[in-house]
Amino acid sequence: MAYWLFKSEPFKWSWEEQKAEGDKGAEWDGIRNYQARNFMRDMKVGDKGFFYHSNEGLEIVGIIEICAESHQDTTTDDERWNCVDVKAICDMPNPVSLKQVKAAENLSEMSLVKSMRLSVQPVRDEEWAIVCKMGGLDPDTLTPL
DNA sequence: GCCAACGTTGGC
DNA sequence: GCCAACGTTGGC
Repeated sequence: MAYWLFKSEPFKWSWEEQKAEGDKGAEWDGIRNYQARNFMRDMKVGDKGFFYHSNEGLEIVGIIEICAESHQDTTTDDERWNCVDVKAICDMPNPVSLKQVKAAENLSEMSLVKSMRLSVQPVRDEEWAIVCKMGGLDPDTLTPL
């Protein structure tokens, strides 16, 4: 299973809105960047991801799961653009801020730090575990520590 | 609101 | 295929 990180500006698509979609999930649409799209094409149902609030909040607020593989982005007819569907799994008991990620020595290679502008990005297994623990979650069971 | 980083576009 | 111009993202 692979891990990912999804950025969203809370005033466009917030964690609260994502949670309101429940288990049916929602399209992660509107991505118009090839790199981000390619990562979505690599995603498999069951992969997990962090939900990050950019611009405002600047923190990882929850965990999502891929619930539909890459398909046409319904917000455009342009066949170049695909997206996956994601559903909310749980809150981060303690949201992990960008500041904390930057301050953590063992997270200095994270895309969140290195590829600031990439809105969909891969997360390494070890990074997943570190961030989960920082947020108060067991990385395997995704239950509060 | 500013501005640096960086992806995309289009002329040559 | 290069590169300047331009637009967008996102932290501060």
